[in-house]
Parts: sequence; C-alpha cells; structure tokens
Amino acid sequence: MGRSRLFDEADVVRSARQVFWDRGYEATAVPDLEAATGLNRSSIYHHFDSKRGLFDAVVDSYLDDVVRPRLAPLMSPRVEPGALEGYLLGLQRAMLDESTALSTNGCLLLNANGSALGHEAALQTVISRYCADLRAAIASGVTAARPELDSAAHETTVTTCTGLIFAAMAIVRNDRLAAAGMIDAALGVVSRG
Amino acid sequence: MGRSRLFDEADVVRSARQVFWDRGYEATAVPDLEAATGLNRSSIYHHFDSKRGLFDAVVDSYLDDVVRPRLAPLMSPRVEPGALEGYLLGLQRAMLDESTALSTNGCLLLNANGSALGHEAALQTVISRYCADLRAAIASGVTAARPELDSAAHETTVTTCTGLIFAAMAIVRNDRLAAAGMIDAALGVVSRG
DNA sequence: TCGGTTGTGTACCGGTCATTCCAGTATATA
DNA sequence: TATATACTGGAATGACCGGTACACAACCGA
Repeated sequence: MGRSRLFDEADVVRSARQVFWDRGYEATAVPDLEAATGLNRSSIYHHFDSKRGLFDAVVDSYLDDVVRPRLAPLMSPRVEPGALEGYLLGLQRAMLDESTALSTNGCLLLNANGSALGHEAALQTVISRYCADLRAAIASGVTAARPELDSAAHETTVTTCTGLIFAAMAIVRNDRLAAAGMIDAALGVVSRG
Repeated sequence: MGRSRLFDEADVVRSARQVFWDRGYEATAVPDLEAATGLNRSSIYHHFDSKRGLFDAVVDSYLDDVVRPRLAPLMSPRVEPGALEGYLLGLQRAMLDESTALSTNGCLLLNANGSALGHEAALQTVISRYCADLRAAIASGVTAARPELDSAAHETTVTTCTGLIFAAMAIVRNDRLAAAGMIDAALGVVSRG
C-alpha cells in the first residue's frame, strides 16, 4: 500500500500549533510551518490540503490536548466539590509560569476570534461550542461546589466565573499578574459569592 | 508653504480605523486602506510613513474617540454614584446594537493584543496603559457607587467588574447575548456584591 | 522481483505584499 | 508673478505569499 509516512502526525500538529498560537493565523507563513514541523511544503499540502487545513487540525488538537484535559474533572458525571477550585488554581499556575504557551499567548481560540478568522462561519461555530462547553463545565463545578445556591445566584456565579476566565485569557499576554488576579477573583466568587 | 492637503485627517483615520478594527492589522492590505480612506498610496505613505504608522494613528484615535468619551464620567474629579452603572448600560447597549463596530468587532486593542502585534513592545505599552486607565476608571466608579466597601471588597469588586468588561469585549464578536450577560453580571457585582 | 501506491523534495507558478520613486500639480509666501 | 514647498497619481520595485506540478524514492502486496 505504498510508502509509510516518516512523521508522527500528532507531533507535527503540535509543532504547528505553537506557531499559530504564537503569531496567529494571518501572520504565520507556510515557510514558518515548514521550519516548525520539519515537513516540506509538499508534505504539508499532501496531508492537510492547505494552510487552513493544518490550522483546523491545530484547532482540533488544541481542544483535545489543551482544553479538554484541564476541563475533564468538570465534565465527568460526578464532579467533586473542589474540582472547580482545582481547575482555577491549575489555570492560574499555568498563567504565572512564563514557560507555558498559555501565559505567553493566551487562548488560541479567543485570539482567532479577534482576528479576521473571527468573521468566518466555520470557526465561529467551533468557538461557540468551545464557549458553551466551558460554560457548562463551570456550571457543573459551581453546582458541585455550591449546591445551596438558588437558580439565579447559580447563574450569576457561573457567568461571573466564566467571564473572569475569558478575561484572564484575553489579558495574560500583556500582564500575567493581572490575569492571575482575575482568576483570584473567580476563586473568590466561587467560594464566597 | 506649499499645497494644502485635500483631506481631513480625522476622517481618514476614522475610515482606516473601521478596516483595521474589522480585519485586524495583518489581514488589512494597503489597497484596502486606499479604498476605505479614498487616499492614494503615496498620500498614505507621505502622511503616515507606513501601514504601521497609520495603524498607530488609528490606535490613538480609538483611545480618543471611542474609549475616552465613554469613560469620561468615570475619570472626572467628582464621579456620580450612578456613573459606573451608566457606563455599563451604555456599553451593553452598544454591544447589543449590531450596527456598532463594538458589537461586531469587540475591542480593537484586545484584538491586537491577541495578534502578532501583541508581542511588540510599543503596542504592549499602549495596551498596558489602556488597561490601567480602564481599571482606574472602574475603581473610581466603584468608590462612588459603593463607598461603604472596605479595601479588600473594593479591590475584588473592581477586578471582577473590569474582568467582566474584558470578557464581554472578547466574546461579543461571537455572541452578543453572552457579552450582554457578562455586563449584566458586572452590574450585579457593582450594585449588590 | 515487480507493479501499484503513497510520501517527499525541487522547482516553479501567478498574484499580492508593503514600499519607493518620480513626475507633475496645487498653493502659500515673497 | 516667481519660487519654494507640500501634496498627489501612477507606475514600478523586489520580496514573499499560498499553492501546484512533477519526478523520484520508499514501501506494500503479490
């Protein structure tokens, strides 16, 4: 059945992810992707069809490898009372560690949302689902942490907590400490408010 | 002293602002700017030195014409108790009105922060100052609205309110109603929490 | 060993990028 | 009116963009 590929697709997508995450879609050139992945142009186009095709694979891997692992404890059928606090502390820790892509670049999808790609229907759908999933996970965490809240207070707490996470991811590129402060505020809202 | 210019600089920068705001810096081409401003390439380069020079002028005009007017009631020496609520309601109204650039594009500076320009020192400085000014304005508004809060509660309220504004601006492109919900949460935090 | 199939490398494509040059035009001062 | 100065239009610049064509290399099943 022909020659077998010489690269590991997951590795390639991860390398490409770093570049897109760092520079954004528009500012990333195909030669940058060649250099980062070690793949030749023709291989990239053979396996991913286009620069955009590789970006779509990167988005999938971002959701699978970056977003979901962190969110997993909040998406299980039985959520621990401390799961949300654990999630927030883990996020804060990553944001304060300047060696992580999260702290230097924020959220790949929120960044894309603010770029020209943010007006594209296909990506909008992905981002909408991402937001909905994140919000649902936070809601589960709030339910587990604060089961006594009435419906309105629950809703407010979820919105505020989710918003502070978005805010932290939007600003972490510019000011890590400010982002950490947003997460602190989220921790406070969950535990006290 | 030679020929006088045939265009109004404020008009030109405002037209360019719409394009940069909509597409982001990288995805905006000089021909797009020619079409939007009505200026020829040579005039653009003569007056603004470069695409980047025009973008810098656009950033200034964004701060002067978009950000500061809204924030003005919160930056005066005497801030009304209802000033922050008024600011938040005005922001929410603009975000729900699909004909505004704010609702379709979010914040020009936060979008730039998430693009490749976000790694550039010069723009980082501008964005840091913007964040600091916004936070200071919110702090004045919180002081006026909730003078009874102790220092810690004041700080938490300011952080939460500022964060929810960032969150709303980060997500409004994708989901106007979600953004409006964030502002609602901010209103709740200011009035009750 | 051999045909068919898949993966990879080199070279190239037309198009567009930001930028520059320069000739020519308009105007303010002298 | 003369001249210096500022502004503008059009054409051209080299570099780079994303994408493609094609030959060859490697490997599978037979």
